Order: sequence, then structure tokens, then C-alpha cells
Amino acid sequence: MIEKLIQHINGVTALNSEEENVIRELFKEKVIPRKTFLLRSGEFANYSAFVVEGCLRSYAIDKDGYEHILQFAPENWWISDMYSAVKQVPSELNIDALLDTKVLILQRTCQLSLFDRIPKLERYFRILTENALAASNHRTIDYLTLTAKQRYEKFCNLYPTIINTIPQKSVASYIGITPEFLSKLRAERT
Amino acid sequence: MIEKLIQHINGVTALNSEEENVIRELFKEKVIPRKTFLLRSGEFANYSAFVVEGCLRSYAIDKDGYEHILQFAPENWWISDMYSAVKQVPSELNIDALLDTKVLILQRTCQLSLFDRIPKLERYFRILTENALAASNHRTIDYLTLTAKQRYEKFCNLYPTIINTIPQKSVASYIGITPEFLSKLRAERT
DNA sequence: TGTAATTATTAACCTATATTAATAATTATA
DNA sequence: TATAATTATTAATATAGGTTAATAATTACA
Repeated sequence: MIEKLIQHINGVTALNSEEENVIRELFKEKVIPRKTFLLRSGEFANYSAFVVEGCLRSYAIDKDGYEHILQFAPENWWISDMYSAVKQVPSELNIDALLDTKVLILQRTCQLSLFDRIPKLERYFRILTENALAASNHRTIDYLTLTAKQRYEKFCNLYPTIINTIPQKSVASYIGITPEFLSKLRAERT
Repeated sequence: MIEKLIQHINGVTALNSEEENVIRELFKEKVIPRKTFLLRSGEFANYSAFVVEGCLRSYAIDKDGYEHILQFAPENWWISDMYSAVKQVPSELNIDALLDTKVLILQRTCQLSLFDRIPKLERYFRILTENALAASNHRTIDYLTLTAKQRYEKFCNLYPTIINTIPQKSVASYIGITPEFLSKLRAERT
């Protein structure tokens, strides 16, 4: 399990074997069966999770009880509630498993102290966070400039792997429309 | 000018005087008069800008020619096109000045080499990027869960300073509605 | 494998927000 | 200060996407 993470880090910034050994000792494995929770809103998200296998998602629930998906985290992705972690406030998000999932947990305090021991890890997370910000910015622009249909087509192109493993209503939730309307859009396509 | 940036960095992670001196030598000042551009779509955004005075904004233009604002950058904020910088693709954004503005420019290559000389700067930008991601995530959730009116009220609370210096149509553009509809919302409020 | 639970589709009707266009108010600048 | 340019308001009309509810298809699991 941990080797998968080490490989991922090495793909961003190369570690030496001593650094690899430090990392091997610090992560806790955790199994999250399908439909169970990693994080519930109201809790403090003082950790991040690296998905070794399976798929997680984070989502908010609106006042009418509808779910709105912020992020999918398939294999090799990190997931957390950055807002809760950074602002030190209770999370407004839930994180649960769409499939049986295995993750590696990194506590925020542990992460911060690791940055002093292994500065390359600060680089790794700086780069990951930059990429996440770039993607999030792009998503914002898509909301502002595209129709629901265009957003759906973009999602299909961008996440061809995800699209076949998750229910369609989750795609609707991510692109910001109702499942009924997504059905209608799909029916329209000749 | 540069002292303002140094002060800002020190607010996040304390520099020693040698580090401060390195920084003093590396930034280029630039004046951007109101309504002129720092970045035009199609160009590569291989730099970031720290706003010392004034206010910039980044925005996309849709196929009908309408502007959609991604970010405002008043005093003490950084602005760039992270997507273009990270993916090394031409920018889809424009950045221009809402007021007469002074910025400090940091080239991306220069930034990356600085990270080796002054690891604290990598920390500084890691933290800034985490904050930007947290804010961006929150904005996404707001789009998914709130009505236009609620987003407007939230904007007023979140950016009370900005709201009095920029035209109302820019607020509409940021929260994702037309200026006409924002007028209507404002008229509704007793 | 059969039954229950979940997910997807369809259709009629509804609403938040967009569009268009005209006018008023504000701001920039000659 | 007057004139032009920009921004804001108002109102009538249009539409993308939501809501509700019923049914069909798929998937989970006893």
C-alpha cells in the first residue's frame, strides 16, 4: 500500500531511500467500506487521505437535504477538506466511499512536522495544491461560462475512467444539475 | 513597495535579514494604469503578481463576449493564472486593472529557483495556495448550494472593502449572474 | 436466483434567472 | 461645468433547468 504512495511522490519529486523510510513509518492504513464515512460534517478535518484503492467523494448537503459533490478521489488522489483544515473550523463536508476503499491517513500536525524533516514533501504538497487550485479555478470558469450540457460533455472527456464506475446521479451532482435534467440531456443527444 | 511584500511574507513565515535582501533584488515593479492589461488570453502566464496598491481582476470571456470574473486582487493579494502556469498552456484569462495599480512581478522560473535558495518561500506559497484552494472550494460549494441572492449577500459580507470600490456589474459577474438580475435582487431588499 | 433497494427515464408543469430594450443615474474627462 | 461614456434600473418576455410523480431499469444481497 505505502509503496503506491511512495511511487506517487517520486513521480513529483524524487525521494532518497532514507526519506522513503521515514514515510513508510508515518502513515496509517485505513479501510473504508462502500457507503461508510471517512469524515462527517461537524467534525474537524485535521488530516488528508491518499486513496490506494477504490474511490471516495466529498460533498455538501444543502438545506433541502440534497447532496452536492465537491470532489471525487479515485486511486492515487488525495482528498481532504482544505477549508476546515486551513481555517480550523468544523467541516461542512462529508467524505464517504463510493466503492470499497483503502486509504493512507496523514494527520495535519504530522504533515506539518514532516515538512521540516523532509522539505521535498513540502514541495510535493505545494505542487499538488497548485494543481488542485488550477483545476478548481477551471471548474469555476466552467460554471460561469458553460451550459449544463457542455459541462456534462467536458466531464465525460475529463474523467472517462470515473464515469463508468459511479452512478449517473453523482455526475449530475458534481456538474451542478438534477439527475432528471441530466437524463433529459442524455436523451437529446442523437 | 517591496517592503510591503516582505511584511506580507513575514506575516506568514518569518524571514531573516539575509533572506529579505535576496527578495529585495528579485522583484520587478510594474505600474498598470486603470483599464490596461497585465495578461491577455492567449499569452502564457509564466509569472505571478503581488498587488502593492490598486486592484486587479482576472476574467474569462465567453463565446457571446460576456466577461466572467474569476478573481479580484486588491492590495496584498497575489494574482496569476495558475492553470496556465501549471499546465504550461496559453491562458484563457485576461488580467486587467480596475484601478491604477502597482504590482511586483515574480517570474515562474525565478520563483522555482528561489524555492531552493529560500525554502521558507516554498512554505509561504504552499500556505497561500492552500488558502486559495480552500476559498475556491468554498466558492464551488456556494454555486452548488446557494441561490443568486444568497451568493450576493455572502459576497457583501466577505468582501465589504471591495464592494465599495468596484462597479456593481463586476460583483454580478463574479457571483455568476447578469447585472440586470442583480439590480432586481437589490430592489427586492426592503 | 428472486426480491428489495437504488438508480434512471419520462413527462407535465413550474421558477429562477436570462434577454432585450428603453431610460435614468453616475462617472470620466474635454 | 458640459458632454460623452459608463453603469444601474426597470419592465416585458423568454428559457434553461428544477420539481413532482409515476414507471422502468439496474444493482445489491438475502
